[in-house]
Amino acid sequence: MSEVSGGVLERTKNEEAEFVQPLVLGDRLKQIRLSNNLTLADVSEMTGVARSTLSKIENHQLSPTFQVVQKLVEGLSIDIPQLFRAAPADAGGASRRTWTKHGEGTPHPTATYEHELLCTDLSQRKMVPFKTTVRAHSFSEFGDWVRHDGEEFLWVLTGPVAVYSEHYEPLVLDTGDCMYFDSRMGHALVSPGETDAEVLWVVAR
Amino acid sequence: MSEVSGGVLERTKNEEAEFVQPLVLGDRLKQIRLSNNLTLADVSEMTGVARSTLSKIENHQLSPTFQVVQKLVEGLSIDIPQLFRAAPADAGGASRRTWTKHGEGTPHPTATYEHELLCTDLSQRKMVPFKTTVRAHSFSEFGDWVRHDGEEFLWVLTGPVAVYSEHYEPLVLDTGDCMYFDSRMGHALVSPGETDAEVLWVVAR
DNA sequence: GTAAATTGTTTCGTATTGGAAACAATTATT
DNA sequence: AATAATTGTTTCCAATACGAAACAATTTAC
Repeated sequence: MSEVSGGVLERTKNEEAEFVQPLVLGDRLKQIRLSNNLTLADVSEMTGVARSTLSKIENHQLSPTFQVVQKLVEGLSIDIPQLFRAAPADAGGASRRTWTKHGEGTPHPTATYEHELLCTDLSQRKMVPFKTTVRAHSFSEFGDWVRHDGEEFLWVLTGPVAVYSEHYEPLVLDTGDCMYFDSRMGHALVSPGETDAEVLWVVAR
Repeated sequence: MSEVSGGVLERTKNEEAEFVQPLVLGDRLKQIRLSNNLTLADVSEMTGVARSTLSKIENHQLSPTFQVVQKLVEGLSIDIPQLFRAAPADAGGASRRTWTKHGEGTPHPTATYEHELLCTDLSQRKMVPFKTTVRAHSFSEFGDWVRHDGEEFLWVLTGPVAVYSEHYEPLVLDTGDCMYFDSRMGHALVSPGETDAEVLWVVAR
């Protein structure tokens, strides 16, 4: 093995081609079909896959070609994860939801930003969303790069916003623009305009 | 056609087997393989798929069986969406940052939503952001709950939006409100007002 | 520089898929 | 009830996927 550079893939070995879910696909297809009151003929017409083939798939009598899977996904206008994840059952009591009304987040001011933390009353989240008012009006107001693990997505609610980041030229985003970047790369926001800028910010760990 | 109950699937017709992305899969596989410094032999060992087959897939000389796709997904320990996401092109730069200007995302229509995928030219993201126009104007337009792994955050750009979710009462959010919830819990958005609603949506796996 | 090893590609034979059509099993229609 | 339509299943065969092995094209070893 040519040195797997500590990347994404070093985990598995797959001792012996044990299938992930040999059945799920057919079951899922049937489930989707029935829950929409479709016949095999309907699905056949929508997807261009023969009735017979569909039948065999649903009954686990064959492993469809990727082409066929594509036709199904396209023709039924469903997305791939939806087709593969077993979607039955009750989600096992994983019912978690919360919301924050406009302006009612938790204030969290820093030297250069005015954060409003959102949806904080749900713990153990994969993402941390907040709305931020950018007070800084020049890059020199920053001491050093902000840098941490994770990834960030931001959407400009009120622009313009200048994005400074390591290894890159500054970039100016305006209202409705958005950006995604690796948080380990040093970054900072500046409001080049007259007024303070506002961005919606989501950080994933 | 046995009355498609105005459900999820009435959109497409797929006149003639026009492929969705005949290339993407092979390209994506190669990309993943190379970015991890793996040889075809490595991947073959990890997945149990023959070198020759892998070569053909990468060169678009065949459409692999679903079984093979499963072996790839399992053996390389990547997830399905990741495998199907379009190759990252040039990105907004060399490595880990990209942006999307207002309205220039990738359209992805479904029966009830009009998604605009954002920042797609960065692969292997922890989050998938998109802007969505909610077309559905009644809950009955949905065939079944949307349900998948992960968590979601959404911010209402243009309200009102009614959020339906399993185990809960419907909740109406207005412009500037936001919400966070577990994606395994069935969910659906409806635009109760006259016009279509718009939300900014971020999904984390 | 030559040999050996490693890499990706290409044959080629076998096994499997996938569609047309025949079949069986229900459901509608008269 | 008999007939026709509609549904899902099964045959059959052409088309195609898949793997073993041969083949090139590099790279590494000596």
